[in-house]
Amino acid sequence: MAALELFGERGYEQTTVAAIAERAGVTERTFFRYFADKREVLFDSSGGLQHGVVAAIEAAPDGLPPIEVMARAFAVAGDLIAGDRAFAEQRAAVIASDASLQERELLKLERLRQAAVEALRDRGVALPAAELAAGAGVAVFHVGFARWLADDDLTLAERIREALDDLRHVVVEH
Amino acid sequence: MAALELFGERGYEQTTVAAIAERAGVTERTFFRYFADKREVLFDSSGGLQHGVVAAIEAAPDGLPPIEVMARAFAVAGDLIAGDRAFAEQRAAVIASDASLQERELLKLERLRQAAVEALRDRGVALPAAELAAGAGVAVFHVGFARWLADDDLTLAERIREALDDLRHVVVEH
DNA sequence: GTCTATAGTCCGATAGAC
DNA sequence: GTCTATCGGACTATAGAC
Repeated sequence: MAALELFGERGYEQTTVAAIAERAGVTERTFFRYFADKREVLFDSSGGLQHGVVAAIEAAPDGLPPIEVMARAFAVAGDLIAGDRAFAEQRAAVIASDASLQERELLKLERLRQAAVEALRDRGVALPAAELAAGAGVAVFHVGFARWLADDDLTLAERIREALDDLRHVVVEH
Repeated sequence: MAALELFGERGYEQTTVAAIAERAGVTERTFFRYFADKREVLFDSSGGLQHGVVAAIEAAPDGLPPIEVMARAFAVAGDLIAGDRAFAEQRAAVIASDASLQERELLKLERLRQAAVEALRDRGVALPAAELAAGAGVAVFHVGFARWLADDDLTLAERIREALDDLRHVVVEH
């Protein structure tokens, strides 16, 4: 993608929308037709990730504890991302360099959490449990994803499982 | 505060920085000296909340499990907010009305989480545990705060404790 | 305190697909 | 003809530079 190249060359802030549009061979106006704003080029505008997570929650077997449902959902979602590791690394580096991009990423995760709460409730999970399970699931995914990017000795799915085990140890009373 | 009044009257997006500055009796330029951007007027620019959380983590007795340290820290932080409930309600309503304000709030919580990780590590907590404990603590604070705003039968501290108990039930294996 | 660049919106015009 | 995608230009507000 033209935008990611330019962000790598000049940095995110120093790259104007006009420059991105020019490299992509369209006008500024057309850029804004495809992306609501400049930040959105780095995120999955189609909502494919969210859709995959919701579908996985719906498809999980009845009676599975909510936190296990979440673990499966994020393992599935991870496969959507893990396929293109080089892209994920470049993208993560750019996001780490700019606070407004971090804001957008956090908002996407929050929307993912909200969608997960809805999907769990549709399975009959009560509200407090659904909220906390979705919150824990997203946090575990976030931590697991960061670890996988930093060190790929394990797969993304394994990193997510590892983070969930860590959370269990931390939260359990001693 | 002038900004909160105007946001309530016209809505956040429809309120220009010029209008806020005018009502406050200063120039636009002065506004941007005090606040990095328009959104920042609704957040604690002085970092008092973060400072309080870090201080509470440092002050916790030795040997306390990390998640209990976090619970205490957020009970303390909550007291800083809970004092002015009417303000908290107005502020929450404005933030709920605008996506860019939600982004900023999530970033503040993420910075709080990062500061908590550092403070836990300074106490000698290992990295995976520190990250997950801080993450769980912030999530529990977020959920507890939302519940307290929606229904004040219980105090904020009680709501936070309640959310932590819910998290334990959700995460524990059945 | 002024001056300017950039993000993002609105309206209308144009060109190609079917 | 209609529908959709692109474009052009003017416009406002934020935010940073001088």
